[in-house]
Amino acid sequence: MSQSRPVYLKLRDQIAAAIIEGKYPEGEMLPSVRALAAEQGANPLTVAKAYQQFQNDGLVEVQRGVGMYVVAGAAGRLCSSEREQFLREEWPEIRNRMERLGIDLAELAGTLEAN
Amino acid sequence: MSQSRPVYLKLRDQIAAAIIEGKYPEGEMLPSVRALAAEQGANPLTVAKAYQQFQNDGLVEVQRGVGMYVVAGAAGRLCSSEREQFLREEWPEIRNRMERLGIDLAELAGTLEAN
DNA sequence: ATGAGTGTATTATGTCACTGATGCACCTAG
DNA sequence: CTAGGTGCATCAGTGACATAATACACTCAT
Repeated sequence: MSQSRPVYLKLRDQIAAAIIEGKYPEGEMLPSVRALAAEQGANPLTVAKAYQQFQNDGLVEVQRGVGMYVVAGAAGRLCSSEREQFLREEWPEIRNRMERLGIDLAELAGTLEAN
Repeated sequence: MSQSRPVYLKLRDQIAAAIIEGKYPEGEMLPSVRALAAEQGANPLTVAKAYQQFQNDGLVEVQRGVGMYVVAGAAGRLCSSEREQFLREEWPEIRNRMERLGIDLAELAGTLEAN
């Protein structure tokens, strides 16, 4: 009940953000499943499950016995696909909910600057 | 994978939207657990679990042997609480994600009209 | 009183996602 | 070849979720 969202999905989002922001540069090796697991206090298998999402999409390249590397263009492709998914699937629901709750876009505009 | 969100939470959201939109007017009786279960193809106990969220918050009044009634001011209170929750918990994450993906508020403004 | 309609409590069962521990296959450095 | 690092496959445990079958307490129209 405490953690509504699965850990491996949280890790996936976190890694995706890191790739897009260039924290894990293209061509570089990702942290090993054991290393990231120790850092995040999770199980290596849980980290591996998060990594698998990316190798299924061809965003990371696996070299068995060596490590997983970010392929060239991964950040761009990842950003594009997530952007499209957001606009197509998530935003409509958010928009409906805002409409129902009487929240205006202008009301949210100010928060964009308040970083 | 098909049902990422529990059924009783989906029902809860659906009922909350119906109350806010006035589909279930204040003072009126909610559909019985058996009736809504039959309509939604769910188990009566699952519907009861969804209803219980509302009686815990004092938004519906239970008359044993009769039914559950929407209390006066339920729509307003529900709208306020959900609005506050949205602004406090959900919007910051959405904002961060939009920033990372390079999505501008102006880009979304047009979709508000396209109902 | 009776019966049909409410919500609710109890117990049991099956499914599935999540997580974890262990061991294996692979590569590289020495 | 050996040692230590990879990723990965297998098996199992845990808990939430949904469903089910009853049974009960209550109210209201009849």
